[in-house]
Amino acid sequence: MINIKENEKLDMLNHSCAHMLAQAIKRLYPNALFWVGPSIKEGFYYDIDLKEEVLKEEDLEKITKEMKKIVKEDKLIKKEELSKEEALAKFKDNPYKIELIENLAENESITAYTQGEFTDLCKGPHVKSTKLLKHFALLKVAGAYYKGDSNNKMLQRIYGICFETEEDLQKHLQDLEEAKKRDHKKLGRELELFMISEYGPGFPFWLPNGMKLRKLLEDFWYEEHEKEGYEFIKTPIMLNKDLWELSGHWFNYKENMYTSVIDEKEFAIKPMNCPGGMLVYKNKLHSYKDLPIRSGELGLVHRHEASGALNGLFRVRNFTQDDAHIFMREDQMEEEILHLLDFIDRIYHIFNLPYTIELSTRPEEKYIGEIEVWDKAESILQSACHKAGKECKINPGDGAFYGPKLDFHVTDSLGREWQCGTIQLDMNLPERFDLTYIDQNGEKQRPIMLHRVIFGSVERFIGILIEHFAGVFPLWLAPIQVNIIPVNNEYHLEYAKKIESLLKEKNFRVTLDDREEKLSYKMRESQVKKIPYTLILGDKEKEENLISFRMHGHKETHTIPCREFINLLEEKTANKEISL
RNA sequence: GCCGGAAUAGCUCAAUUGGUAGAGCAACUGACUUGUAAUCAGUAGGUUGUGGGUUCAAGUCCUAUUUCCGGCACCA
Repeated sequence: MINIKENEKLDMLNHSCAHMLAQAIKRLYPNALFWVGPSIKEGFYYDIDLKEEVLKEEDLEKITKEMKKIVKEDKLIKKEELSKEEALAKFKDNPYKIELIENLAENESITAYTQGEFTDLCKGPHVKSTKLLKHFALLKVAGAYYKGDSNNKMLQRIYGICFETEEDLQKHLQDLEEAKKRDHKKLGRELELFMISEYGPGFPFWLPNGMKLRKLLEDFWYEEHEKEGYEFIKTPIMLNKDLWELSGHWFNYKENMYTSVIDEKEFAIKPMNCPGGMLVYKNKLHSYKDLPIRSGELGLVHRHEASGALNGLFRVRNFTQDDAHIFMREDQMEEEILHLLDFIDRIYHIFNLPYTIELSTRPEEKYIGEIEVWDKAESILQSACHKAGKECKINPGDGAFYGPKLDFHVTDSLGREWQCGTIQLDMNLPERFDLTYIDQNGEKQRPIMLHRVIFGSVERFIGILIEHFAGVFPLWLAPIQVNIIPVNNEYHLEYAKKIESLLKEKNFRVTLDDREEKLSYKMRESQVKKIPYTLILGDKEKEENLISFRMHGHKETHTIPCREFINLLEEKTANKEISL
């Protein structure tokens, strides 16, 4: 997908198209009041107050028609500078624009753009004429809070996109279609990976195939962390409320926590793993020589997410964080973060997921600890990034309440971005839990602590992988790696079984399709199930101890000695190769 | 949570203005014995998400509710 923010021309095109949308709306709905209509990363939108009217998806058609008319009318788009008084007079009928004007800084110039009968308050720039806005599409209608604040009323928002050429537009629409085909909710059902019952909204069930995939991913996670010097723990899902008060979660996160009463004492189900991790750290005395301690936990957390936020595996109410808490001395901080940046880089590379990093700083209101401590933590994260040669965008005020963080946004094969990893420096919790280690002088010192995840949530990461790979997983992750089809059960089943057990001995995940069906019927099913390798075994193969295989999505068949095939699989698996 | 839409067989979808709920695939049974994406025939499968209501009659209209989808807000 094309990121229009990187392209000023497209940015302008989309911004102008937003105006043209407003013009069409004004013609069709004379009472409409307009708020703002910017170009965004992917297209544009306009927020509109339609009073009594309610826009529906099917109305987009007639609005599109009207817009096409405006394109044909070839309206010149003219800029005009206004004084504040002139502007207030011009937009006197629209309280939204009045508010915008009132809020402009004294020295800021006020400009309006006019195309035919329609004038909009706008900084610009815009294209010269509406005839340049030919290749657009309106995509969806939605609700959006006025000023993005959920305390305000909702306006109606129309999303659209505009391109320079018809080819670009069609390409974009095709990309959207492709994304639909890859939808992990659809593939999750078709490939029998997971399900969500209406008895448990936001609480996914893992089906046998999904469970295989999940276990492979988790085993991989343990192995890689083992290599990086991590130790592993598992902390309880439910803990006494007193702990959550101590950690600060009760004050800061209560609305999202599930609670229960046990023996008349209040308990809460963990929404995060850290307090449990703190208790494990405190379970014994630590020497400065022991640090850093890297303590990993695939921890199941529960959060009461708003019902409207739920979305397949992308947003659920219970999920497994691939969490780790790292406890270290102050002098180890930078090295440890550099080490982590390197580790994360290696992991994403295996999934062929490029990424960008953002530094989120102290929130305006909800935070614990001292400002100076925050500032210091933020600068360490930033400098580590620079030393690692990574760019790092600042995201002001978006930190967790307990510390600043580096967020990792991966880009999938369709160019969509997902926030996965995060490194959160926490100079607050160690204080609250009074964590210590003994330094070389025998004195107690406060360790520095860091939370981090790489997948983010195992559930969501799997959702991303499903869409990223379009359900065709790399060999090492595929729930079923090889499907064997004997040409004729009567003559070839025995040989097929022999190959099956040979592969199983090597720990490959194999199925043998011995149903009494046509080869082409079974081949189709093997392809539909997106199994990486389908073997066809008949006379030719049996006589010379060969196997013939076809890779998912490929038409041709390769015939090679059995030994060679096993070597091929072993190599691809060991290297975690993505291509089949 | 908010705005809008949707919910019919395991899946994908039909069902004129309210008038006997159907099809394909999947499942099951049988025949066919097959060399690379669907062999043929038959059988079974439903209180149309749930609860109320209007009506002689409701999948269809009204109402409440649940869940899902597209967004917003929130967020891993």
